[in-house]
Amino acid sequence: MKALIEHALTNMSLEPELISEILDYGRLKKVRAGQLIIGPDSTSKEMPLVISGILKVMKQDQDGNEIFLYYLEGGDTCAMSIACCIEGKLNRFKVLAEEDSELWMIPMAYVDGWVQKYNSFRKYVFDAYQSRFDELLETIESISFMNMDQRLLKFLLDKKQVTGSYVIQMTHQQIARELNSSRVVVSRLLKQLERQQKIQQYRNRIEIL
DNA sequence: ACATTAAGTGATT
DNA sequence: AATCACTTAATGT
Repeated sequence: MKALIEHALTNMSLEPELISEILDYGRLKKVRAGQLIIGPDSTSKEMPLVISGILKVMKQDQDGNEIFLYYLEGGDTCAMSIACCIEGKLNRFKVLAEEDSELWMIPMAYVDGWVQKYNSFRKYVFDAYQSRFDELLETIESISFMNMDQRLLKFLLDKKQVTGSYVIQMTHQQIARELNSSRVVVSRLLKQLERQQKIQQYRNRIEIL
């Protein structure tokens, strides 16, 4: 198992010395699809590093509405958790396992030191911030400037991209919830997409063509 | 066969 | 684009 993680870390071009520290002080956490990793009142003092699988990061408001922010894939880390823990602030985000995933949990206590000690780690953290920021911009853009039909198509394509599968196992209701829309609207738009030969619909299942 | 849940549709705002 | 009210289709027991 450790060998597998070591391999993953090497691919991230981190110093060998740092890699052995990460391996020594971290711990493996396996989560199943749908499992909550970081909740609204999470006090976890660990920084998650995604080895395999996909995590979904969301922001939720007072009424329990959720806004999708971005996905985390293998090699990614939750930039927010670093900021929150270093500043000792509470995490107001929600992280959910989109698929069965393996995480390498690193105690926050080490992170601060590593940022100073290792160039590669500092770069890794900054890069993580940069790409999260870019992805955030993209979702903000889609929410504010795109029509529902465009957003829906983007949602489907993103899903395909991130899962590597043309098959999406979701009900219209679930999709509507994710897009903060209603089931009826999603059904109608999906029907359009089907007529345009862009997708094929089945019960609880959509295939992208 | 019946109940339940998912998806389709027209009308209205 | 959202909501309502209703229909139709698929699926589980």
